[in-house]
Amino acid sequence: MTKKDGTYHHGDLRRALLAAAVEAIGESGPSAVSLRDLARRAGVSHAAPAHHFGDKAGLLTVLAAEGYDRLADTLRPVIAQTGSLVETGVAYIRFAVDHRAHFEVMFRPELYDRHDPAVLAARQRATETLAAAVATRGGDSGDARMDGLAAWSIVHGFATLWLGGALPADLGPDPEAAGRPVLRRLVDRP
Amino acid sequence: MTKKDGTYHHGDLRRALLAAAVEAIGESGPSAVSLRDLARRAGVSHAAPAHHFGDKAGLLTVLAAEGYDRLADTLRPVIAQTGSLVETGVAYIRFAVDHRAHFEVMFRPELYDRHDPAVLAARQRATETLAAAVATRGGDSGDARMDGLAAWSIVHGFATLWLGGALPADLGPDPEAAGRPVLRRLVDRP
DNA sequence: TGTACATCAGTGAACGCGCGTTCACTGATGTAC
DNA sequence: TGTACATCAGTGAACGCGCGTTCACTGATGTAC
Repeated sequence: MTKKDGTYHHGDLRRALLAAAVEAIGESGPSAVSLRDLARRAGVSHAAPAHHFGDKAGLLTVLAAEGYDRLADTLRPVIAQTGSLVETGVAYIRFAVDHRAHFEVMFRPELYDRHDPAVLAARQRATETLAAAVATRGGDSGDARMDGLAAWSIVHGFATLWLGGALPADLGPDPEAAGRPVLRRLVDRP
Repeated sequence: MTKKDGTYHHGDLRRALLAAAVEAIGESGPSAVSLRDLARRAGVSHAAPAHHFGDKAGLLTVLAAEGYDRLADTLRPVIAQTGSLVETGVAYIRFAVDHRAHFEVMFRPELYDRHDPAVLAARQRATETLAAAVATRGGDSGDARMDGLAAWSIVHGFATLWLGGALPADLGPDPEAAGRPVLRRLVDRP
């Protein structure tokens, strides 16, 4: 994460700072990151981050947009290949665990600019992807909108509780395996 | 929230500081609270809070325990009076919205001492209450444990998304009314 | 009822720290000719 | 191929701020006799 020794220009400080942020957020959560710490992690002077992001909110805004984009990218092929709402939900849970830093930032909009165009566009993509997943579900249950909210809620709730360590320990270490039968309670009922 | 003028002893500074914390958390989230700010809000010298709570984690630990206790106290009568899992879930959502500060602290265990005896006891009470709510549900679905996790997930997810402002605006301002039909997707299916 | 003393709650000055922000600067890179 | 210049990325010293923590202190309260 430190820059190549001896060089003056970093090469890709912007990316390095984002990676440092992911690392730092993984250690102590999004509200604990400081630009000075990120500069330290990237091996760069403390004033450098302002160059790229202005302030902390600017950096987290980029992370949020990136997160929504990656979530959409993660879910799309699952829908295409499995056509299963349960498996899409499982992928959502996996995404939250694998990209914890992005996930935590995405759902703490008070930390970034929620009206940033890149964020809006990426969130829109993610929302449409979720809707597409709900649509794959056979059986007309009367109200696709409520179905969508229910699916999103159960999946998001499980992921959040899992990340917070609130769930019983005997569920084991694999969030996919633990989550799948839970999601089936909502989806696979006749 | 300030102490009675002229008096040296506050009267109930401990409670006043907790109330100030709830206020402060409501404004900027749990990780932004500082003991100095709470002292200011309570109209008391900045060194006073340490007297009662030691440090920030100590104060948030008290808030977390209080939160789990109040959650149990909120849900119990609903179960007793309605015997409905949906209504209990709706009460959970209402609790999250009405006691946002407590709720946010409860599910961010990295901010407090999750092994504190009072926290453990209160969380145990809340967990048992949730289990009791699931048990009220008629119809043997095969696995009460998975039913419980599914119910907790959907309710917690809805509450979390609502608090984060992630849900569509046209659901209206009332989380109970918005949440009820969503929860029914899980619970009231034949 | 009064006095002496212990305990407790809150004070306020002092300290060191990490932070964000500013600013004149310098090293590196790219482009025009 | 070489030179001049503009632009950009990152530096490092300086500043003021709010924070947590420490500590000798003082005002208030409760208890023993």
